Amino acid sequence: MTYQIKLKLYNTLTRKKEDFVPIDEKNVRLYVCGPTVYDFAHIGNARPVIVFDVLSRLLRHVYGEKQVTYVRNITDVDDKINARALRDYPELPLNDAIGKVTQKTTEQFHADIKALGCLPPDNEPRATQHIDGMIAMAQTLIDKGHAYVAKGEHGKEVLFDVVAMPNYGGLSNRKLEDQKAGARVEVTSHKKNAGDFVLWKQSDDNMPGWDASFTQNGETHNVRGRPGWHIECSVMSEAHLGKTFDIHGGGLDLIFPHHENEIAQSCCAHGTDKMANIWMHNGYLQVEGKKMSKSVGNFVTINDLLETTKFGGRKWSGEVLRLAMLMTHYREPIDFSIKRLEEAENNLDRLCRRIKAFDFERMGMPDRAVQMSSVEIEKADPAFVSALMNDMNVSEALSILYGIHDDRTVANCLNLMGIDWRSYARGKKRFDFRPTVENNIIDESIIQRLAFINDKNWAEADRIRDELLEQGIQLKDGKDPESGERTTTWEVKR
RNA sequence: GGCCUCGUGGCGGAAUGGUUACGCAGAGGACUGCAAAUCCUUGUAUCCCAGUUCGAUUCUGGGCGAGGCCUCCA
Repeated sequence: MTYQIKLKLYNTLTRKKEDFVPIDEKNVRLYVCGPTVYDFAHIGNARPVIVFDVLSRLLRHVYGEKQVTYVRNITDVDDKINARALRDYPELPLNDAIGKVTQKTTEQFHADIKALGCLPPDNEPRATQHIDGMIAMAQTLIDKGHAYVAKGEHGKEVLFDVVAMPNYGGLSNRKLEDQKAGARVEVTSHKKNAGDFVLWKQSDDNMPGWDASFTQNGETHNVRGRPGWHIECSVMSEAHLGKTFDIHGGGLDLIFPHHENEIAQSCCAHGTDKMANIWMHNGYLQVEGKKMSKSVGNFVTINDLLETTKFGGRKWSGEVLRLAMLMTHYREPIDFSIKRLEEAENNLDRLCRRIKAFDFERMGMPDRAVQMSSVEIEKADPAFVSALMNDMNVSEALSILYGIHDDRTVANCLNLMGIDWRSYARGKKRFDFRPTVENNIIDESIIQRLAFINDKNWAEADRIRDELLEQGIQLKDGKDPESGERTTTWEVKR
């Protein structure tokens, strides 16, 4: 049976599910807003990374491994980071100082999301590498009459003139008039309109900054400063993907103002009517029904889950966390909980048993596992794939997966979702084995127990089984289909 | 105040203008010396009120409720 499947994606711009038609099938281009690297990433940060990792895998599945360009930036220009850079490394050039400050956090982020099974993007630009481009774009916007230099409280600013863009607010459905009426929009006098936002802002003498100069009406303004929050993504996406690309992704909360302003900057600077054809936004992740925040005290980092026992009194594997995230459709909110992680773990165990991942590892026979993981993803079940093609309906895909018993197909479906079952099977043993329990000891125990069973000495046989169970080893009796003899296997049990 | 989401069984969670998937947990059964695993069977749900319709959980309107954005934020 052939499945004629088109990839459908929900587009925030139109608020509809649309057939995905790439601008260039030979180069499908995806941009996702990445993290600001000033602290450990929390599990909310993990969601878009996982969601768009699945999307990038799906795109590669459809268009080819090399026909997709996935860009996810690192925001390393941030007032908190800058201040620390200046404080801790005053003798270094600014970019180097920032690099020192952000290096550890960036490495941690990479380690975290790798554990979640996320592949590195094709490009991971840093804001500090594109300062010149930001200055140039701000100047272009001034030249085209979409931006102006003004003097604010903290020095000169280059501001985007929202009224000079007719469609401003198109993504978020916000009208400028509404914003004026809005209770919480602060009106500052130097702005032409309350909604005008900063492209570049001057730094005080004691603050870090990059040298820049802007020309407006023949007058030159030297403004040593730093870029505004939104222009980074406009510049970095253009540098790697061009003026118009296929998909721009990020969290729901970025719709306004971040993505709205990106569109304004890019379209006005480039004279285009679209920055990206499809805008995708993942839903929020909550803990205990509330938005995660440090003040509420429900703040959980990826590292907490993987390496500490802060959440649920135990460590969790990255694969379980990934599945726990993917259980819910990407646009729906998730209320993160221990129960959810346990459910994901149960299901992952079941699927791994189906692949016999645990047994292959135990028997020191990784060959078949290696062979299977290298099988390309086109071997995934067509119904499974078609569910994913429908705006990444992972829930439906999973329901199909649970009904599949062929080990290779299960393995390939997991591969397509980026769930590394081999790593999971290994990691589970790594975490759970007491150092005293070696494979040969288990094997000896099993032989002993079988001997007791043959003597119908149930008490001794059960004692051995219970002792192993206490150490996390669960024995399973089976019957050899041909000889009818009892065979005993084991796996790790928590 | 403006703008967005969302409300499905004990829990998680899809789909749909016409017997409400699937998973977890529960119950029963097969297998087993007993377990574990596996397999089979199984109960329970569409927030409320109108409207459109032969028929609404789905579409429309109005409530009620939850969350988010409008300020850095995934």
